[in-house]
Amino acid sequence: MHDQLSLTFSALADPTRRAMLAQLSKGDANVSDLARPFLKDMSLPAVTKHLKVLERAGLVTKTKEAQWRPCKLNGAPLKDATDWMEQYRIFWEESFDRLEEYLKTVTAKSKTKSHTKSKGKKNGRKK
Amino acid sequence: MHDQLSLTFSALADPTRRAMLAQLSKGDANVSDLARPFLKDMSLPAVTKHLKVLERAGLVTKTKEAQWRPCKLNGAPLKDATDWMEQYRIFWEESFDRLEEYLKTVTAKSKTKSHTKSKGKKNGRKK
DNA sequence: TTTATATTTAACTCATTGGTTAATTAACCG
DNA sequence: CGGTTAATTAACCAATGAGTTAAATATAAA
Repeated sequence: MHDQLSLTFSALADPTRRAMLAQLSKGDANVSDLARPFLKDMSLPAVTKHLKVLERAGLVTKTKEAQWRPCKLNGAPLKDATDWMEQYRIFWEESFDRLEEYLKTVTAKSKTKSHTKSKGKKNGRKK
Repeated sequence: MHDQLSLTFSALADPTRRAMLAQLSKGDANVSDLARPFLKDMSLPAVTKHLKVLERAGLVTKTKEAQWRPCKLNGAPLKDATDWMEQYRIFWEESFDRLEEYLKTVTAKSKTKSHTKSKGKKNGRKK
């Protein structure tokens, strides 16, 4: 998929790429600097490819400096990603379990909609 | 890759799956409820597969209720993902541009290390 | 016991990903 | 110019991802 959020998340879905971002967070670096920690595990072209994924996602910008290609971390896409995640914060916060139970009983009483779960006989809201 | 963070991010790197999470955030739902909005675009087995990706990432838990499979959103993995992103917050916050400029001039003056970029003739920290 | 509903599994296709090695481009340096 | 360093491109390959249709399984209901 081509939407920005998908590009961002899939760029982040690789430990090598996350490590590259971590390195860039400590300062700009050109490609071979950036590659150095990984050259035991993979070739330079592999690093170039990872870098290209990060660029496509807008997480890294590469400029020109003689034969070097200084890279810079760009955090903007991460903001959109965290913004998206924020809407789920309630689902991982401490109080959630109790809150959820509360909401479930409330909706069960007020409406007859019964949100799927109910233990016993009830269908899952068919048609 | 098999680490949890990669599993989480790659599960999120698809708009269909994000939409499913959005739906689940409004309440538990069984598979066909969850599939309904997507059946114009894809088959039911496709949905099952997406769901399995979300389960593998721990974002959804599926239980048994007669022939139905009620699904529930589990936010825990999202917490780890946002925690990871938090460390980059400074890279997308307003003040960053000025701060970065400041840091750059500081390091350029104190040390002779020259963080790669400098416009003119300078190599990118070689060896 | 048959039938209907809900969901999964199997088997297959096609595109993308992540890696490789070898060759190529680009810029500097003596 | 010729050599060296930095980085990319090309051509290839195996594994994975996202989808399909058809068949199988599980439970309820008539």
